[in-house]
Parts: sequence; structure tokens; C-alpha cells
Amino acid sequence: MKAAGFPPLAWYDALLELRRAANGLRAVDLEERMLLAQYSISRLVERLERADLLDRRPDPDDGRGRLLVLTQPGRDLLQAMWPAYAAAIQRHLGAALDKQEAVRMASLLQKVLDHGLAEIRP
Amino acid sequence: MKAAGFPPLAWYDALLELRRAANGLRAVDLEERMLLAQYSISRLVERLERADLLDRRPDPDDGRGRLLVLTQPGRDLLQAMWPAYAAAIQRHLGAALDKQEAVRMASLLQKVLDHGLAEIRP
DNA sequence: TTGCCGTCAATGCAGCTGCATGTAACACTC
DNA sequence: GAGTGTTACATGCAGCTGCATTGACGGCAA
Repeated sequence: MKAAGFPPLAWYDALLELRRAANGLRAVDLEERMLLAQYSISRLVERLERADLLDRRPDPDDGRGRLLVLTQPGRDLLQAMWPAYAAAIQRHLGAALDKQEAVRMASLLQKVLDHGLAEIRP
Repeated sequence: MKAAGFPPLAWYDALLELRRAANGLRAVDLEERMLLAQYSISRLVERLERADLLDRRPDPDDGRGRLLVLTQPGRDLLQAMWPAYAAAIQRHLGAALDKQEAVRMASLLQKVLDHGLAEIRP
């Protein structure tokens, strides 16, 4: 799935969410949007910061929180990544299932997902 | 999916394959049976050996190969693991999909899998 | 025999997950 | 305002993946 030489897909996801939220996100918001565990977000953010793709600054409204904000390199990378990923997704999934099959697959996976979430947050 | 306090599912798989092959397997055979990458097998085996679940001995017929053989603790663990995993699988998948849905899901996943393999081993 | 190539396996590096636990800041109650 | 509980985030530990490279051996052809 991963386009060689490019950062992981999760990085793309995270950067995308940050770009959508013009004023930065708190980690907890990113967690919700990405459906990742708290510690996964924490470490993902750590790597992204190390790669200079985002800034992690204190939240003025909540001393516990951190505001995550895209850096310019983050924006640039986001721009550069999309074409490669679109092609990979098409290659690996698009080519395997036709439209109707993809819809069925999505609906089945959604059922599993709902079930899983129901168990996690009852 | 993981039953708390038990080793990972992959360990169970590996031990099971070893038990099936009465005279031990070479790593390359385990690789084929588990559909894991060469380095994944190598490291999985390393951990299993460290946990004293298998022995890794030189293959008399091929100086490059290693023969993987279950130890007694390996056999015992295998015995102990099954009930817990069966329950977990039922809980997470069995309860989410009815029989017909499960069959559809399996067939769709198989298509994706076939497609992926076709690309990897053309 | 020697030389080359392919095969079997190990390993460094980096990203990711889950579990458990720790720390700091907030919020609510008495 | 102190005590108690909750929330936001970080982190140690261990298992796992993928990529790239290496080392050792086997097989074969010149």
C-alpha cells in the first residue's frame, strides 16, 4: 500500500486533519478524528514533530492540552503526497473490486467496526 | 482480538504449523505456510525460541537452513491457548456478521488477497 | 576448481500497536 | 481551600511490519 520513498499513510491522514482545522487541533481531537488510540496519537505526533511537519505548542485555554499546528514543510509534504497515494489506492483496491463490490465491502467492514466500537464504548 | 494475558495469535499459528509437521520445519517452509515475510518469520522464530517454545537446530541436509522443532513447553502452550482464542474470534467476528455475511466478506477479502499476490508474485 | 549466482536466514533501522503506568492540570465537592 | 476524582498527554516495555543489506552455504557452468 505504501508508495516507496514516501512517509506512511497515517502521516498523510494526520497532516490532512491538521490542515482542515485552520487553528490547530488538540491531540484529543486528532485522536477522535483518526480513530487511533491515545498513545498512538502521542507517538505519531512525536514523530511528525521530529520530522518538522508540525509544531506542538501549549494550549492557552487548557494547561494540559497541546495545540498541534502544521508547519510549512508539513503543508508542502501534504501537497506532494497525494498523487502517489491516490495511485497506490487505485492500484491495490480499486483494481481488485468493482464499484458494487467495493460498496458491499465497505458496508460489511462498517458492521464489524460498529460492533467493535460498541464493545469498546458501551 | 487478543485474549488478555495470552501470547499473540501469530505465536499460536506458528506453533500449530510446527506441530502439524512432525519432524520440524525449515524457516522457509513456515514462511510459506504462514504467508509472512522472510524477516518476519526470522524474528518471530527468534522470540519463540527466547520464550523456549521451540528449538532452532541446524538442518543436516542443508547448511543454510534451520530446523524448527516444538519444545514441550511449546506443545503445552498450544494446548492451553485454543479455548481462549476460539472465544475471542467468536466474540469479535462471529457476533458481528451472520453466516451469509461472513461468507461474502471472506470472498471479497479473497479477491483483494488474490489481487495483491498477483502483483507480488506475477 | 574457481567463480558466480541464487537461496536460506539474520539484522540494522524506522514506523506502528497494545498494555500499563506516570504526571500535570483541571473540576468538582465538601 | 483541601481532598478526590477526571482528563490530557507522555512513556517504558514488548510484539510486529517493511525496506535494505549482509553472510553463509549450495549448485552449476566455464
